[in-house]
Amino acid sequence: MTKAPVARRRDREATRSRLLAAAIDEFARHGLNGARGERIAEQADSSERMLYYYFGSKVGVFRAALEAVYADLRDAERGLALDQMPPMEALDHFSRFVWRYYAEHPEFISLLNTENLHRGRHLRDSAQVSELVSPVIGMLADLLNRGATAGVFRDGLNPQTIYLAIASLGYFVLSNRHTLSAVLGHEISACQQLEAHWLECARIIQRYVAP
Amino acid sequence: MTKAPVARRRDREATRSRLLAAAIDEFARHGLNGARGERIAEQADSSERMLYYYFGSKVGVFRAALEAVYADLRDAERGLALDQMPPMEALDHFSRFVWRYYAEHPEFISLLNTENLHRGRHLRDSAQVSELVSPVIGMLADLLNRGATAGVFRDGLNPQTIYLAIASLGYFVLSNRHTLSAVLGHEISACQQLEAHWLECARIIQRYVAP
Amino acid sequence: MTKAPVARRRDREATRSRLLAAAIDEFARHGLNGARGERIAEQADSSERMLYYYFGSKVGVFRAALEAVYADLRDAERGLALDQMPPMEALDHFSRFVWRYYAEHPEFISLLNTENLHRGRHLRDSAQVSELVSPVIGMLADLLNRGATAGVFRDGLNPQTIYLAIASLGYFVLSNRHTLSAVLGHEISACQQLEAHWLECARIIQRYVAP
Amino acid sequence: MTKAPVARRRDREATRSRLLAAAIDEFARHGLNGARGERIAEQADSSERMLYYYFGSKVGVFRAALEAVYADLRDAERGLALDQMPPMEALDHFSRFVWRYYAEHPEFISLLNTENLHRGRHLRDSAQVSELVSPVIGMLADLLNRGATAGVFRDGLNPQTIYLAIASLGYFVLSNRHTLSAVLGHEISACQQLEAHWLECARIIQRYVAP
DNA sequence: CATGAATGAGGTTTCATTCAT
DNA sequence: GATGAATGAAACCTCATTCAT
Repeated sequence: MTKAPVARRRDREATRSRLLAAAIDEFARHGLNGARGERIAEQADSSERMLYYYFGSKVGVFRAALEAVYADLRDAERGLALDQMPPMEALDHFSRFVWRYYAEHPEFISLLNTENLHRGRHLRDSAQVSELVSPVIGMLADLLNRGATAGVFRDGLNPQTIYLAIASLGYFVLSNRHTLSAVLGHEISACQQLEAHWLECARIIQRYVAP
Repeated sequence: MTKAPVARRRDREATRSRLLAAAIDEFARHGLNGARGERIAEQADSSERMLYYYFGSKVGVFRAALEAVYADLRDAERGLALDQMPPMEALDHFSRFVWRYYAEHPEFISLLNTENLHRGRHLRDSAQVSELVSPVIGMLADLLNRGATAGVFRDGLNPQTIYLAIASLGYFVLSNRHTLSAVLGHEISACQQLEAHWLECARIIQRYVAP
Repeated sequence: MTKAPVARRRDREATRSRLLAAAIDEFARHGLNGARGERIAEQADSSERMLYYYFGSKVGVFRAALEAVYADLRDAERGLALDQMPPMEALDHFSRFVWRYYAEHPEFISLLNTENLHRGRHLRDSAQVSELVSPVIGMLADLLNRGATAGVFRDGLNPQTIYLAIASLGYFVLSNRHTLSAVLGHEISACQQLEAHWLECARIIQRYVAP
Repeated sequence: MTKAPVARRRDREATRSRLLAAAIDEFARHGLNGARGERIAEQADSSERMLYYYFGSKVGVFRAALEAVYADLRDAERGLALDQMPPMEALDHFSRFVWRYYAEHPEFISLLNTENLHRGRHLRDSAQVSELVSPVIGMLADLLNRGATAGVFRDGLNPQTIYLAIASLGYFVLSNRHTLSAVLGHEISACQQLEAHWLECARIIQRYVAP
């Protein structure tokens, strides 16, 4: 009358990942303190008890959620193939990738903000921080070298600065979409407006790297 | 051994403003859900009861705190006198003002993030949103015109884009200081590093507006 | 600059009676525990402080309200002139008076119910209970004698029984109007229905007293 | 010196019903606003927390208590077997049943009064109102027909009127026992007095239905 | 392994009242 | 005498978690 071990195993993983997905959503919507185990359990069609069973504590769930969204970003970044394109085009492509990723993953932005509210303590406790270090700084460094050699970029550009600039320009308007729309009186995060904004942001980057 | 709020004079404004200052600090440290009325009362050397007497509810305190930090920014912005300086210098001055304001007012960044987590609902319920609209977009528009006329800026620049770019570049590294330091392995928000970063950000803006 | 004593005196009485009227309404709507001093003060266009000033405590206000509604009933009862009418007509008139009084003074019913919930303790503490003793039992006794002598009523009727029966028949449907309408599926307390009900109740009384 | 709810077995129904019984008692004694969760928990030898676990909120507990007392009445009414007795005897039996039920269930009267103070809102929110509709009106209708056919009752009597009259006569003196004893100067709700009163009330009904 | 029942501790909020001019 | 400011105590309710089978 007991289920076959294999099916159980699958169920186990399936339940865990449904809980994790629900947790990411819940933490993104309500922050760490506002999140409710009850809602996570319900959305995952499981029970609160299981949440503790798999993750130990609320903070444990949050840590897992945070690691998961970082891992997803890293995986997406790994898919970039900047070295196949002309330098300026590659830089544009990279910027677009970052911005679109933020736009399509509001849960990433929200979890990061929440983690910063908590002074990064969960990230610190997390597995290997080294695992989080993204490959993109290296990729950008290569790209900048290639562009400089080709004469389309200035010399002496710092890949970290470029990365921070690109991230900043994409992050700010999405992270602060609600207060900005109250203060500016219109939605900068609306699809059309966003596209126009990105176009101009791309220009900011281009002019910065141009010789 | 004596209780703290003993001989408090019946000074409505003083009590209220001590509570408000303590609330801003508490919400900035812990977010809306993580904030504790008890801690606010204690820090303000008053009682939790007074918090409700003046602000009605926890959300009421948060709304007041949010309005206060916006009002402070607006007041500081009013003190800017960009029209007295050469255009490019004025633009630099403006950028520096914004960035330094963010650096010196981490509570502003935190409250804004918290308000965005809550989808801007408290700002919406707040008195006049129009009161929040800052004068800086107008000031920047004037400055861009002046600079274009003088030939130091390009024509057709959008003041909102410039404002968003400046704000973005300053906000991101401070708001995400803890996750960035975990991921990058060093503190970009440290004083020296920040100065270097701002120098480069100023360059990004300069190159963007240059003809 | 001070007001004339006479005007003050008037104000004083006016404020007190506005507070009392508001209190009767509030206690009738919400009971003793549900009533709020704040709402009483607001409805009386005065302050909560004045409520304590005039009545000492919440229970003091309730006692005053209870005394007031009893006094109003007694005054109304005093206006009855049953001895001017033929006995059966007078009995009908009396029943109608009681029923209409209940219908027109829902606050009386509600305050009585509240006082009974509290086991009559406020009435006990109240001034002279003797002042509450209504003249109607005596009036009814006279009427029953007159009717018996005239041969239109039976001998040996107890005035208290008659009074309780009349009061019961009028009180129940009004006091329980909300639960009755939920259980019976229609509003017995609606004007038309009430009139029909009273007609039948009058008949109950008539048949009871008939020889 | 040991805490009370120590070795309680995990018996869902037992705990729930102890809480419900305690709640009925507490609400009957103090009304909705005057009732204290702490006292309910203590009387049920459980914890306040469990009250919320099973009923969600104070209003939820009240609703459950109200439903329970109605269900008890309905169950008792179902036990009546009026069709086995001669009509007039059956009517007397029914009246006595109602009056005795009220006398033996003061909590029923008190909860009903409380619910009426709150305008019947909890009954409205309650499960099926239809479930509350008692079978007695139908039983009375049958009885009246039987009596009319047998010639011991008048024709054209309305069962609802009879029901309301019986209920009124029983309810009033019990619901208002405390104010009545203050006003009349003696306890009508004392056992002997009550018996005498009921005897006379039975006569009122008999004379009303007699041909 | 899995799960429904249970709960201590503490959070937000309200109440009736008093203080101090 | 009249009033705005203040408040201790306790109410209702929630949170994250553990118990016990």
